[in-house]
Amino acid sequence: MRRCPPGARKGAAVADRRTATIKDVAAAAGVGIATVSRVFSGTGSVSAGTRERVLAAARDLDYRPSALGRGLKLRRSGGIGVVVPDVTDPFCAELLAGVLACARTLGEHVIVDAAHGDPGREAEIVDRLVEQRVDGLIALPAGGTAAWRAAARIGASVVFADRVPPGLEDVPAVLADDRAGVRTLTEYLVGLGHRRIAFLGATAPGAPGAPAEVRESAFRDTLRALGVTVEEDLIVAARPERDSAYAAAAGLLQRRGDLTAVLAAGHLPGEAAVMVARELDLRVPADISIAMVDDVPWAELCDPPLTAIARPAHDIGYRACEMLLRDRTRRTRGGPVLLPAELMIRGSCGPLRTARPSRRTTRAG
Amino acid sequence: MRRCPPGARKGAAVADRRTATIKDVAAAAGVGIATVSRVFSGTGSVSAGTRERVLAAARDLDYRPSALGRGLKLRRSGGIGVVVPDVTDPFCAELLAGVLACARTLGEHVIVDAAHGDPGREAEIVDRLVEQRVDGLIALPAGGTAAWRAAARIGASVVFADRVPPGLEDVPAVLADDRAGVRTLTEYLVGLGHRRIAFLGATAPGAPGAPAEVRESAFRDTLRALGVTVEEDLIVAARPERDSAYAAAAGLLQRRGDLTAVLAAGHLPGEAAVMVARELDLRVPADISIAMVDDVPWAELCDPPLTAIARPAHDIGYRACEMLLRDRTRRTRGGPVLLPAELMIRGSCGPLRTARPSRRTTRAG
DNA sequence: TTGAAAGCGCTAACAT
DNA sequence: ATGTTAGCGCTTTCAA
Repeated sequence: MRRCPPGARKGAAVADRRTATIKDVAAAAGVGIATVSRVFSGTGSVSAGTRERVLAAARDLDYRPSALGRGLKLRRSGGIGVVVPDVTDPFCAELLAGVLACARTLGEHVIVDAAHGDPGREAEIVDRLVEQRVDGLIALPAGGTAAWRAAARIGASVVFADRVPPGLEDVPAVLADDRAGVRTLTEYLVGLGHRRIAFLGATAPGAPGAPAEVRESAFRDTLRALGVTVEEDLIVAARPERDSAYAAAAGLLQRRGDLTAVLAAGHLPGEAAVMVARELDLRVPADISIAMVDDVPWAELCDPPLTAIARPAHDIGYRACEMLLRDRTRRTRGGPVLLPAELMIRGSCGPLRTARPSRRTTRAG
Repeated sequence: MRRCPPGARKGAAVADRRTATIKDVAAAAGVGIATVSRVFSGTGSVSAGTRERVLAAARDLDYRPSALGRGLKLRRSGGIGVVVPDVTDPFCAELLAGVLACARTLGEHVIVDAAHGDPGREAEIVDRLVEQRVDGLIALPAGGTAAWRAAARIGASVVFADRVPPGLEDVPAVLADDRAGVRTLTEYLVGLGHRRIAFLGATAPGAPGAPAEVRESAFRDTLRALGVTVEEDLIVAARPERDSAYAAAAGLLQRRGDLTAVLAAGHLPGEAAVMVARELDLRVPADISIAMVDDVPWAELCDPPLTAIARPAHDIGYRACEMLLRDRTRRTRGGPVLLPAELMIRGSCGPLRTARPSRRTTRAG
């Protein structure tokens, strides 16, 4: 797709040079390369006339300054890296959108990759990002810790979002206030009269420090504070996958036909709870109340709409980026930044109905 | 976060050099820099012994080759750019995931940004990407055309995904076979007995070439082919935003209480149709059948689950990336790659019920 | 097999 | 205000 008029003679001074460089522009404008650099980097001062000539020459040659050259000189790429478990997860996607919004205002580009919960892959990604000489890293870390220790050792600055791996509490982070969110939600459920409340966790086994763990302990603590007995049997965990969440939900609801409410610790378990309840012909909220952490778009589409805790994914991403790029000087003082989560009360939770009609324990046909 | 033992004397030969370079490694290993380069780039040949020494030295110094240096020399960054309207859109996110999957296998990183339907912003993004010297561009283009003409002129190779701007049909592209998908869905609806079928479009005004336009014409053509009268009044369009889609759906359903089915041209209008139907107390599918293009996760969560056309977003992304990086030689021969879309029949569409009970035309309280 | 040297495109002193 | 020059970290002939 080269500009090459039909009549162009080949071998002529067609200047088929790959891409115009600063040198070409300088020559064309009859100035030194430093001047061209000044014009494009905004540094120093150039007379209006010269600037015009340079700009004209550049336009003429379709010149685009090379970030590679500049980056090499400046020893930074002008981009940041974002590592998430999965870009198709609504929370991650929203978080990423927040980062993009902030990065844009700061003129940085964003390199993304998904680790899919694999610490090895995560480490690999971080390595590549370091090779790219990103100005910083924003991560929604998987289980591992190695990648981040390595990154820190190399001198890369990282900010954690949504969760921080155990032992890395000194690394800057911006999180949702899950503890408060779950507390509020639990109080709401208990206030509605519920006592046998199930907790459908999303904790990946061996992933301490994850938000899910915080949520579970918040759930337990709140129950205790409210004087409600914590039944271990009602607290189950699933891996962050549809199948696992579904299996956990099905097992739970079938095993404990007496529970009256389910608090899903994420949108995946929430989805599972809704599906399973429907398959068991459980009416929501008449037979069972359902609420979840993470207010994804479909929560409002559900019938009835699902009560959920809205965690500010976009803000988390934005703040993390800001913290990474603007406040790079100051370290984490006073621990991680905690952003408030909001309880969105919709129709999926109702008051406890005493004397509930007997329920079948077999699955609906 | 520098390694600096408590007892380290300052000013000593602590070698606080920013980051180890190839030169440092060469010195430490007692070899020339070319050798180190060979070891890390896999080029040329190095004796096993030397290789070991180099690797050891590198490990010792936490050396990471600089993609900046390499990129400058190679005149390419080893990354590709992805431009989508919105990373939080499920379709875009899935597409992006596909690109990431492919890019990973090819050892490329991915820079992503969202244009939010703004051609100006899109052009800006493309410009930055070109400055980064990306090896190529994958775009789910907004309305504009300028950005891509410019990119082509500069010599950047781009592959369109999901839609191709008018006049740029010669640019490689990989699309979902929307025409076939909508045809199938329309036939399905007509086969169910429906005649007054509404089409809730997602076409942004002035965005010809967009999939939405293809869908609309496919809808019309199929209806005609089936001998069903095309009622212009039943074909409405909305901008790709929740509000707009909702407004369009509400207007449509209230204005035409006699329609029996809605074909939403995207997940946003689909969502809107579901919400509006619920607010109007319309039972699905008894009172109204609803189907949509794009099989997002919530389609199965709906009650009843929504019949939809599953477009292979992940594959589209993967193929686009493959086409960009592997088949860069061959141009678009035979037009864009068309990937099949699949009709997922669920419970939201039912046979036309003659003698439907009268319906209110006012909104539910 | 290995090293020396010449840039890749740019910025930042330093000199005019 | 503008030109000269010396690299930034790497790959790649070209010799040895």
